[in-house]
Order: sequence, then structure tokens, then C-alpha cells
Amino acid sequence: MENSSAISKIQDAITRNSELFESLAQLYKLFADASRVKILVALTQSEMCVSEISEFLSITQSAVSHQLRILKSSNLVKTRRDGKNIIYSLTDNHVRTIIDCGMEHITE
Amino acid sequence: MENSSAISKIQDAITRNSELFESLAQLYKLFADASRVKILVALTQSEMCVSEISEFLSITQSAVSHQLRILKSSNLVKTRRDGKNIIYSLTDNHVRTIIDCGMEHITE
DNA sequence: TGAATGTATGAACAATTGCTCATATAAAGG
DNA sequence: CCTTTATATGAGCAATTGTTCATACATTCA
Repeated sequence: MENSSAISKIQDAITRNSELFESLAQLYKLFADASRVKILVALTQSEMCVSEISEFLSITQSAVSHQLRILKSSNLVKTRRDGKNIIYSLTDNHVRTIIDCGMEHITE
Repeated sequence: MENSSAISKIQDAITRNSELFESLAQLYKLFADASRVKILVALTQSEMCVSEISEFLSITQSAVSHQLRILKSSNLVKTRRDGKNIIYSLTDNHVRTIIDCGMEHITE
């Protein structure tokens, strides 16, 4: 197949910014699991500690911790300690925006 | 741990809308792969046939077809035939919006 | 200080995913 | 028709993922 010039420009642009799109996929991967989405949605409403999250997702504390570690190392959430609890909250408003954006597609 | 009433309301809301968040995760899963993201980004610029896409992603025609099938069965893209080619294009503008939304987080 | 509570972590395992290879289908053009 | 070209599809495989289980760590409180 021969390339039209318009399309080969698009292809160039995508090839040049390859790592950017890898990062983008990496970001979406964080939202690509129901447990994580639910955690993130919950945190858009209020900060929460691990056991609170663990309680309403029907998954173990361990599973929640594993997921939170992923979200934290990706800087979507941050933590602070409050006595025996570790309180998780969203790092910024991007999460909210991204979730809203996906929601609009679902509930069309 | 005892639930504050505010948090238990959030938990109720999330539990009630469980399937909604499953769908949301399912949607993001479509964007959670670099090849698919690149395909989708390319299609925001122009409709394309399989071999054009296959050319600039360094993956085989077969792999592209597999990915396109996923995107099509999820209604993110649609097809039409033009002679020997199958031309793929975005179903609507949601894809564009979702990608832009993620981009803003990446390029902050 | 020692027990209790809340959280983190590593290993192991099943499930899912994205690719390749081989092959099928389908339209085009001699 | 029969070959060529474009695309689709199924099986198989390696890599990744999300969970559980067992256990470690850390802070509180008696």
C-alpha cells in the first residue's frame, strides 16, 4: 500500500511521540481495573484509610494494599498517617477529571 | 474499624453502582495498551485502512487486526469497505475527549 | 514492655492479555 | 475462473496482572 502524504505525517507524529503514548497507555492501565476505579472514585468523595476501603470492596486488606501501592507509586494518591491508620487521598484533581470523562462515554 | 456516616454513604453509592464502575474499567482497558492508543490517536487524525496502521506500528497485520476487532466490538471504531481495503474510523468524538483528558495529566 | 491493631510485602497461582504463526475469507483484476 | 491483495480468525505461547496466604512491620495502648 502507498501512503498518502497526509497519513504519513500522522504516522511520523505518532512514531516520534511513541514514548508519550506508552505513558498514556500506562496511565489508563491504572483505571483499567474495577477495584482500582472504585478506590479512586471513593477517594474523589473523601480521604479514607485502608480498612475502610477494604470493607466495601469485597476484597481483602492485602489486595487493597497492593492496589494502593500501585496507585501511590504512580502518584495518583498520597498518604498521611493518623494514629494507627494510613489515610489515602487523591494527589490532585486529574483523577476526578479522567473518571468524569470516561463516565460521559458510558452514560451517553 | 467503625464507619463514619459520610463514608458509609460513599460506600453504599459505590456498591450500588458496582456494574457501572466495571464498565468504566472495561472502557479504560481499551486505552490501556500502547498499540491501541496509537491506533486510536491516529484515527483521531484520519480514517485509515489496516495496512496503513500496520505499517507505522511496528507490528504485524495480524496483530493490528486483532486489536481493531477489540476496538470495533467495543464500538470505539467502525468500518466501511473501499475496494480491497477496510477503512477504520472513530465511531464518535468520545475517544478524542478521553485521550485529550489523559494527555493533560501526562503533560502537566 | 507486650499484646493488639492497622498496614505492607513477598511468594505463588490462576486468569487475562497481546503477540505470532498458519490459515481462512473475500473482493479485485487480469 | 484463478491469482493476487487485503483483512480476519483460531490456536498456542509468553508475559503480565490481580488475588490470596502467610508473615513482617509499625504504632498504639494497657
